[in-house]
Amino acid sequence: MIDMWDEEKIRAFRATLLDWYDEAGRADLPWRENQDPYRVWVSEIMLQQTQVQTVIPYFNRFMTMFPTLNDLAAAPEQDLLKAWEGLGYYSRVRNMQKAAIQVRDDYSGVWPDTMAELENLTGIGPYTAAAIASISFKEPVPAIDGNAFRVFARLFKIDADIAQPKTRKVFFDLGLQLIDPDRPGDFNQAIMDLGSSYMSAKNYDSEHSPVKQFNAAYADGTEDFYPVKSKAPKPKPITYFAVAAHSPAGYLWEQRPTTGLLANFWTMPLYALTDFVTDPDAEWSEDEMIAATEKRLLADYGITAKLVKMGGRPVTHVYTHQKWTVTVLTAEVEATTPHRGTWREFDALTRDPQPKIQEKIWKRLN
DNA sequence: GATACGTGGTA
DNA sequence: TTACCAAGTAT
Repeated sequence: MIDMWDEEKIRAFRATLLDWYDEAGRADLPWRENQDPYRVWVSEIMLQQTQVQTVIPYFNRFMTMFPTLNDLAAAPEQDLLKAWEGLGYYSRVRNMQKAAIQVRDDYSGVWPDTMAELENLTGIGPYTAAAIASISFKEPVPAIDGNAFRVFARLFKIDADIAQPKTRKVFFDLGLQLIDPDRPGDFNQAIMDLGSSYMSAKNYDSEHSPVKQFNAAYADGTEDFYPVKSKAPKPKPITYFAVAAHSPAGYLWEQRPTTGLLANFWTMPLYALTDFVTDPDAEWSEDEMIAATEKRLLADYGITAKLVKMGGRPVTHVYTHQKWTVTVLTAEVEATTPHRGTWREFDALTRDPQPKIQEKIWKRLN
């Protein structure tokens, strides 16, 4: 159970927090220039699972490329993916376009102004809905993100596992009581600024925190235990072969499927070991693997190639749930029209949205 | 409710 | 190198 504060303590906490925010909050962040819901929305989506420092240049570029909701709604998907390239979690930007179209068509271009309505837009969950509603429309609803989980967990010594979805309600209900009804947006942003500075996950400095006198975990030296969060499973190892097939017309180049990991991004042909091996206990030599890849390249693309393994270690890349180890195979081939994909010169293909793993493969080739 | 979904930074 | 963190959402 939470040892809830009385009204006097809650008022003192709000005043202390907001005084600090007014004095030391990061007012210089580009999305804090004003409270326009479009700007707030773009920034909040970009900031999901992504650090502020990473987001800043992407945000500025995005607002230049797509200055209004209508620009975003009408943009070609490839332009959106290119603008998002390197940020990760690419469904975020596809969902943004869906939401932009919803606002344009279902709401006549006028943003809904409540958390409940905002949650109905694609890609906007409880956190983002509360952030926009509080910042742009002054609705007193708490934005429960990783910072709020951590800050509240320490202040009140909350033992609930924040990895469990049902735990959100505990923190949301607490936040509803704490949030300043006069300055809900500033309150939420102050909690986030606090959570990324004095009350960060690592190297926190509770001793100098503006709210240290409210911090129950600091009081008894148990901050290390909060928040309680169960461990995520380890990424599953997957072995790939990448085929760098070069012809007089350029590289063999292909767009990934429209769903799943890196949907609609462009890469050279990639084969997972499991594409070849049905028997998990089978032991294949490298030469056999290369021969199998050549066979599949002919069947899938109609390309005849004598593949050569690149020297050096394989290229690796870690996703949230997968760890890829990619062996790069190269070949100089004829420019016969492929069954799938296309030939593309290097300068042209750099204009296509590419995932980080493909960039690593290019570096290995150069 | 567990899992999928990217990338960069830090210890 | 491994592990974990960083302003979550959809299915």
